[in-house]
Amino acid sequence: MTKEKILRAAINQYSLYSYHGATMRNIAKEVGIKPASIYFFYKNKESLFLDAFQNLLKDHLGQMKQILEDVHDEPILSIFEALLKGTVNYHKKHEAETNVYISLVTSPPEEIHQTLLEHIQTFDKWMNESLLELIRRDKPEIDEAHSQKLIKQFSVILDGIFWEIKLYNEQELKQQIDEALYIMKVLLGGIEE
Amino acid sequence: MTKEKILRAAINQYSLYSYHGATMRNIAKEVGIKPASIYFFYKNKESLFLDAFQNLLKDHLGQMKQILEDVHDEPILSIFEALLKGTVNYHKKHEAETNVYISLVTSPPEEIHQTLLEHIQTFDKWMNESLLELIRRDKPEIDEAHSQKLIKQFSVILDGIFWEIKLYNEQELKQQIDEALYIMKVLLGGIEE
Amino acid sequence: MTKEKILRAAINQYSLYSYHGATMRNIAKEVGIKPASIYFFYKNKESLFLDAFQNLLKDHLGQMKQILEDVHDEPILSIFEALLKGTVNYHKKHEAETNVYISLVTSPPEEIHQTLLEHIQTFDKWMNESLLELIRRDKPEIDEAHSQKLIKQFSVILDGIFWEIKLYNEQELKQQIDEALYIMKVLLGGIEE
Amino acid sequence: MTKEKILRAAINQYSLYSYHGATMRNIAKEVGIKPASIYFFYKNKESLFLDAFQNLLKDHLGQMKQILEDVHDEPILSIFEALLKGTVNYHKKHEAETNVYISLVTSPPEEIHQTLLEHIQTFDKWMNESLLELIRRDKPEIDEAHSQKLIKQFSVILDGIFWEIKLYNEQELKQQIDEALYIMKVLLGGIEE
DNA sequence: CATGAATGAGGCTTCATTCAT
DNA sequence: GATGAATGAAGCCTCATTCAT
Repeated sequence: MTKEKILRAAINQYSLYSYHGATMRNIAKEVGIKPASIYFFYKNKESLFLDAFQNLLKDHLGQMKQILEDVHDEPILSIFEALLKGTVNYHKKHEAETNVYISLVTSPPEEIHQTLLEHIQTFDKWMNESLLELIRRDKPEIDEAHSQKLIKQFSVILDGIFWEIKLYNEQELKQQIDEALYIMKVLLGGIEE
Repeated sequence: MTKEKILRAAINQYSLYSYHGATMRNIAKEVGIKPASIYFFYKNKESLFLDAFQNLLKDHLGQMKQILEDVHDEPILSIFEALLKGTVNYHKKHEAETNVYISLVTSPPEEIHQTLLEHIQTFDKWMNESLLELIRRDKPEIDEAHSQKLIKQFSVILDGIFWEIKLYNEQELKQQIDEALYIMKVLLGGIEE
Repeated sequence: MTKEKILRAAINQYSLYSYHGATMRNIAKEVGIKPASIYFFYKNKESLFLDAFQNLLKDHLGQMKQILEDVHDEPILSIFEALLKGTVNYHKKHEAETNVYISLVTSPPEEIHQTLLEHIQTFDKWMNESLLELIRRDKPEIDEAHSQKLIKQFSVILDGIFWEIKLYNEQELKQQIDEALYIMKVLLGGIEE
Repeated sequence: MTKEKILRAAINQYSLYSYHGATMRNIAKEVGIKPASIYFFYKNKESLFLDAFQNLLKDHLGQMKQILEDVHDEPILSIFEALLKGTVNYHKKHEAETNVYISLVTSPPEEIHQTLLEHIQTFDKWMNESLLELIRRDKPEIDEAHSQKLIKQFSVILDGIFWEIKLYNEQELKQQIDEALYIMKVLLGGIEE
């Protein structure tokens, strides 16, 4: 559908050139229509990008939830692994979206600022609650305070891997993920130092 | 000096609005001059930003080296701590520069791509070599393979903290740094699990 | 009927924003249809407005004739009064049409120029002949030359009142009409100075 | 000066095609510059026309005052004559301005509405006070109530002649002015009916 | 050093219009 | 009768840039 194609092209152009560099002309060209046609679907550039951003954030949250759901019944270490690898997979497959997300976090346009904050909060809360429960289920011997610490540690590592997607090539990244998993194993007490 | 003010304004505008959104007019306004005056110092917009980017990367490398130099003689854990906290300090103090750096990494303009890759390589190589030597000096019992692993693990954590600068407020960030340091302590074998 | 609604909306939009500001979109919105639907009734914007203008002029002439017919048998002063008040009434009730008429007179679009000139001539001729006869019938003692003068004088006054519709509020306008009638009375010799 | 030329061209284009039909392109073409250059002098189309309208109203008031000043010492009938003929002269010489003025009165753009009302009030008040004094000076036997009536009557006639500038050709207009003056003479009691 | 004045190119957007449904 | 979807042309405006002063 044209409207969705426009949305995708908008995200792609934004990821390459940011808001002011993502021109209606180039978006239209990418879709294969004329610039004027965009205005049949979107009131203006701003509303197009607002819609694009909201879609983006919604998709991202959905994907992460999907990943967790898929490994819901496995041991906690597998869950950490799935989250790490799932995150990498998702962002590798959605480079444009990822770049847009990063750009939104670093220099949020005024209009999306609030939505973005809410998204981050929702995401954090969801991940925290999910992991808390999963740790408790898999390792009942770990008390909540300790669980909270573990989750924070995992988030540092997940964020590290996330950022390194942009820094390393595939092979290097794999090694980094291995190290990340190793760290989690250690932190879970599975490895004698 | 006017030329430096222009450079700073360029970085600031770029950090807020990216290349196409950073207009000569707004840069001039921020400096307190007229757009035409910028052309006395720079041939055109592109050369202005090339200069700005190169400055930026040079400064960043210099800062990191400085941090390491300041704690050069301390034990390795203190060095990890200094690098983590130094990184956070630097980026908190240079928000605009950090945003530009992130933007360059995610969507590098064609003209800066090569320079950026070289910078990242230089930076990685320098950090790798430095840490390798410092670990050997402080913990001679750790063999090089293990050291390499440790450095990779630290880089995941450093990158995680780096990205979390953008995600968390000051207090939350402090906790994350504490967890990061805790992890490094564990990895260095200093803590019985 | 839709076609008439379109005509009315066209006149209204034209009265507010003139030809270039009267957009097919706004006309359609005022009617409650989509712009494309207008083209079922009218070939294009120009033909729509040509029709609208012609309707407008025809209506105006018809109204004036009606006014005169209604007081046809009364004395000449009553006829002057009826014309003055009828003109004011008509234009107060048809503000949009009046504004369009004024705009056509001051800056006639090329396509309507001829039609407009003919209308004005027809109107003038009709009024002149009508008044000439009515004066002769009511005041046979006035010779034709004098009648012609009286008619010219009345036309100055009628035009003055017409323009003042746009300048004064209702109360002020009433006073002006009274003065206008007073003048006509004097000119008809009915008042000793 | 370029800025003044722009103002004149703006008035001219507005008089021909109204606000939406007066394009920056055509204004620029009339001045002999490129559209972009207008923006060096005016922030946007709206501010250009605001300035143009304000100039227009100021000039008109100034001209009328000048006319009165020039015949200040003559008898009242000569003053009426000067005002009538001066008004006609001015508007014949400034057709564009006159058309704009008429258009502003009939369909005032929101932004100028207030300014316009103030102008009309100022003009009315000035003319009323001026004529009141001049009548008293020239015809001390006329009491103020009568003077007020006379002024109202004159204003009907002046407005009539003003509107007829747009309706009649030069020769016809001259006759209408003669009739107007005749009426004023009668009203001043100078002619036995 | 600095800027007033100017402009070609291109940005976003609206316009009148078409045409298949 | 009506409209969803599309578009070429044109509208307003900003951009980077130039150049004389």
